[in-house]
Amino acid sequence: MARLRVLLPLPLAGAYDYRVPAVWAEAPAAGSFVEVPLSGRSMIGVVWDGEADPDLPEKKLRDIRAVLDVPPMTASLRKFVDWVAAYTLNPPGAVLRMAMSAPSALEPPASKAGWRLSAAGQRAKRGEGKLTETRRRVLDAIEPGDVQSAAAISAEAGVSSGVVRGMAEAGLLESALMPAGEAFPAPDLTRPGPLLGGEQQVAAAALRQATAAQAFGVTLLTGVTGSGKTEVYLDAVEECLKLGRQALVLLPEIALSTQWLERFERRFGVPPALWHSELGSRRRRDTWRALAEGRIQVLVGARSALFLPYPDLGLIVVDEEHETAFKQEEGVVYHARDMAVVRARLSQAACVLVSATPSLETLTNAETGRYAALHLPVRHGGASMPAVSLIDQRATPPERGRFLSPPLVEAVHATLAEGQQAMLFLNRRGYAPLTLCRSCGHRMRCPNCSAWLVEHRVRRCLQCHHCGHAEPIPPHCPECHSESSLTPLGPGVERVQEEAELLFPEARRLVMASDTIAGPAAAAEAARAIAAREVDLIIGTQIVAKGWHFPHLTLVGVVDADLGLAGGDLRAAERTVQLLHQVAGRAGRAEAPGRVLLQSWSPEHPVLEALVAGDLDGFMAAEAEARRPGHWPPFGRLAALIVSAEDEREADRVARDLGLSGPAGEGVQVLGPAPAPLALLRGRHRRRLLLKARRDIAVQPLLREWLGRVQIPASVRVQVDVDPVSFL
DNA sequence: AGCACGCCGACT
DNA sequence: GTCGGCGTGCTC
Repeated sequence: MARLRVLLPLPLAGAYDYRVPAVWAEAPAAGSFVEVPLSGRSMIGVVWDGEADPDLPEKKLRDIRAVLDVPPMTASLRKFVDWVAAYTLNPPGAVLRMAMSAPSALEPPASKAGWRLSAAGQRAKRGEGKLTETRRRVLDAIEPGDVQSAAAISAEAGVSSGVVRGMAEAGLLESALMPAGEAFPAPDLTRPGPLLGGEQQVAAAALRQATAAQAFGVTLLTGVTGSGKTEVYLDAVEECLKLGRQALVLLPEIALSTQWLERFERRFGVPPALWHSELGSRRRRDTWRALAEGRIQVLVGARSALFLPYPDLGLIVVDEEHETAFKQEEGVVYHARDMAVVRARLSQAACVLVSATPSLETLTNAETGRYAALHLPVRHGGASMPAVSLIDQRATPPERGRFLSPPLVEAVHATLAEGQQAMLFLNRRGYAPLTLCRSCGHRMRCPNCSAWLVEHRVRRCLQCHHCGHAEPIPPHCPECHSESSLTPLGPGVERVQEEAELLFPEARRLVMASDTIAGPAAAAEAARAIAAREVDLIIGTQIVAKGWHFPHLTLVGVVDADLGLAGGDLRAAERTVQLLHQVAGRAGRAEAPGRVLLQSWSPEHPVLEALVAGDLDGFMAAEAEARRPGHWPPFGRLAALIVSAEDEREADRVARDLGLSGPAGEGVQVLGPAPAPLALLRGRHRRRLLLKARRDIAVQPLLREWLGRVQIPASVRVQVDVDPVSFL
C-alpha cells in the first residue's frame, strides 16, 4: 500500500503521511496539490519529498481524496519552503501557507457562461448553407473552440446581442463554460530600450550576461540616486524574458511605486503583474494561477512574492535592498532580501540587489567577493548631486515653540521666490509625539503599549503608533484634572505644516505621510500634482524618501537630522545615513542643482559629517570597523528571542529560565533577558534575549536545543527572529 | 488553523 | 439543573 508525505499549510511539526487509494493507477508526483482528510474536514496540501514513516500504524492512515488540477509545486519552491522553515525555525507548514496564499486559486477555475460554435456552427463557418450577413460576421469573429461571452462576441462582430441570441436558438452557437482568469499581456521585447550612458551600458551588459548564464549569482548594483539603476536592471529583465524564464522584481512599498510602474510600462508597453498584500481576492487568485500556468512572465511584488509558483524563475531583482520594509516582522520572521538570494540559488537564477545606499551586510558580501559589484557613479542626464550643509541649531535656534530655524526659513523663501519646489522632511507622523500636562507633568500614554500617544490634530485624537489605540484629546488632564493644561511637545509633520502655513502662507503645501498618502491612487495623484507644479512645498515623513522623481524640487530641509540617532540600536547610524541620503537624493534631479539643509543639535556627529562630505563609502567603512571586533553583524550572527505573555510574571519567569539555560561556549554569547524597548506591546509584556555567535557558527541548532530545554507554557509566546534588524 | 473535550458562571 | 465561556490538545 503506497504511502506519501503530504505537507499541510498548518503550523504542524512536519508533513503527515497519507495512503494513495488502491484503485489509483499511480501515485501523485511530488509537488502535486492534493485534497486530504484531516480530523474530519478536508484540506489542501502538497505531496512532499522524502519517505513516509513505515512505522506509522495503518489505522492512523487515511486516503488521499483527490489530486487538484493545478500545476504541481516545483522542486525548487519545495526546497525553498524547507530551507526558509529550517533557517527561521518555523514549522514547514507555516512557510507552505505563504506559498499557498491564494486559496481559491487551487480550486477548479471558476467559470462563467459563454458561447462557442456548435457542430452546426462550424459547418456554417466553413461555408455550408446560407447565412445572413450579420450572422456571417459573427461566425468570422469566433474560431472553433473559442469560448466567449455574448457581450464580447457582439462587440467583436459589431452586431447586436439579439443576433447572438438568435444564433444560439438556431443551434449555431452552444453554451459553454468560459475559462476564468484575465489575460496578462506579454511584455513587448522588441521595443528599443532608452539610450543608456556609458557606465549604464557597461553595467547593463554585465547584468544581461549574468542573467544569460542561467546560473546562480548575486550582483550588487549601486549608484547615486538618479543614476538610472532601474533602466539598467530592466535590461536584465528583458534578457531573462527572452530566455523564456520568469523575472521577479521586489520593491519595498508597492503601493507607493506608481512612478516605477509607469517606467516599466514605458519600457515594455504593458503593465507588469503585481503582487502585494492589498491585492483583492479575485486578482490574487488570477495572478497566482496565471503565474503557475506560465502565463505571466514578469511580476513586481512585495516580499511575499518570493513564495509564488514561478515555473522557471530566471532573475530576481531586489530594488532598494537596504530597506527595512523587506523584513517581515510577524508570523514567519524573514528578510526578503536574504531569502531572495536563497530562492535564486535554488532556482539557478541571477539575483540583483539594487540600492544607492546598500546595507552593510550587502556591501561586505560584495567586498569579500561573494557578490559581484557594479557601480553607476554619476547622475543620469547630467544632473548633479545636491550640496548638503548643516544648520547648527545651537547657533541659530528656531523661535520658541517653533521648529524651523531662521536659515532654513530663509532658504525655503528663496527657493519659493525662484518658482522652485521645496521639501521639509521630518520622520514623524502626526502633530506632536508627546502630550504633557503643564501643571502635574502627566504624560499621555498608550494603555496597551509602553509608548506615548501621538497627537493627530487633523483627526482630533491621540493615537498609539504601535497598536492602533486611539482616544479623543481630553479637555483636561486625566491625572490632576487641570483645565486646558495639556500641551503638545515636539514636532510631527502636521505641526511643521502648521508652522509652514504661518511662514509661507502663499505656498501651495502638500503633506505626505502614510496616513495622507494611503494607497496607489493617492500616491499617483501626489506624484502628478508635484510634477505638474501644483505644489510648492512638500512636507513629508519617510515615505518621501522612496524612489520618487520630483524634477522641479531643488531644496530639501531636514527638520530634525538627529532623530533616529538616539537609542542603542545597532543599526541606528546606518539607517539614518541611508534615510537622509535618500531624502537628499530627491533634490536636483533635473537641470537645476539641488541643495539640502540638515537641522541638527549635534552637527559634529559622524553621520552628519559623512552626509555633508558626501562620503558614504567612508562612513560605511568606519561602521564596518566598529562592528568587526565585537563580532556584530555582518561579522557575526544574531538571533533574538522575544518572550511575551499577558501576565508579566510569567513572561519574566520564562525569560529568566531561557537566560539560565542559554547555549555557552567559544564564540557564543547570550545577552539578556532584558525588557524589550517596547516592554508592553498590544497588552503583552515582552522580554528580549539575544544570541550572538561567531560568523562560522550556525545559530539554528543552538536555538533548537535551547528552546527544547525550557518548559514554555501555552500562555507564553517565544518569537524567534534570526538576523534581527529591529531591536524593538 | 479548526474542532473537540473539559471544567467553572448566568440563565430557563 | 443546563448553555456556554475559551484553555488545552490533536489532527497522518
